[in-house]
Amino acid sequence: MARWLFKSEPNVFGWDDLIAKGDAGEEWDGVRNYQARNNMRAMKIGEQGLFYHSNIGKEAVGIVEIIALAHPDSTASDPKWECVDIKAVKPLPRAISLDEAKAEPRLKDMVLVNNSRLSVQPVTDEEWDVILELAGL
DNA sequence: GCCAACGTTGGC
DNA sequence: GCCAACGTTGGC
Repeated sequence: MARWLFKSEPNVFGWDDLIAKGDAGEEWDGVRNYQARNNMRAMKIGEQGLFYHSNIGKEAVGIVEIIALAHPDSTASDPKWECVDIKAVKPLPRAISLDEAKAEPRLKDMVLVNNSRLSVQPVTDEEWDVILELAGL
C-alpha cells in the first residue's frame, strides 16, 4: 500500500482544521501542480499519508487517510485539476520536524528533504516506518 | 522579509 | 520546440 505526504500551511488549513472536519474529512483542493495532481490520481481509498505543516512548524504532525478517489477540484475552473478527500486518523505522539528528517540518514532520499516545494508527495514504506518509529508509534 | 529553487507561460 | 521571463513556494 502506497504512502503519501500532504503539505499545508497551518495558518491557512492546519491539522486542527482537519480534525475539526471529523470523519467527513475534507477535499484537498487548491493543488495546481501536475506532479502533485498525478500523485493524488494514484491514491486509493484507505491509503494513508503524513500531514506536514510548512512554513510554520515545519513538521509532520499527524496521519491522514484517503476517503475519496481523485475527482475534479471544486475550486478550479478547469476540470483537469483533481483532488482527493482525506480525513484525520490520529496525531503523531511526537511531531517530526524537517530538521530531524534531514538529520536522519535513513530519510536522506525523502522527497520532503530534497524537493520541499512539491505539495503532495509519495513516501516509501521504509521512510514511513522510520517516521512512525521516530514519532513513537 | 529575503531569496533560491522550481514550474509555468509566452514570444520567437 | 526552445528558452527567457515571470510567479509562487517555502526554508531561512
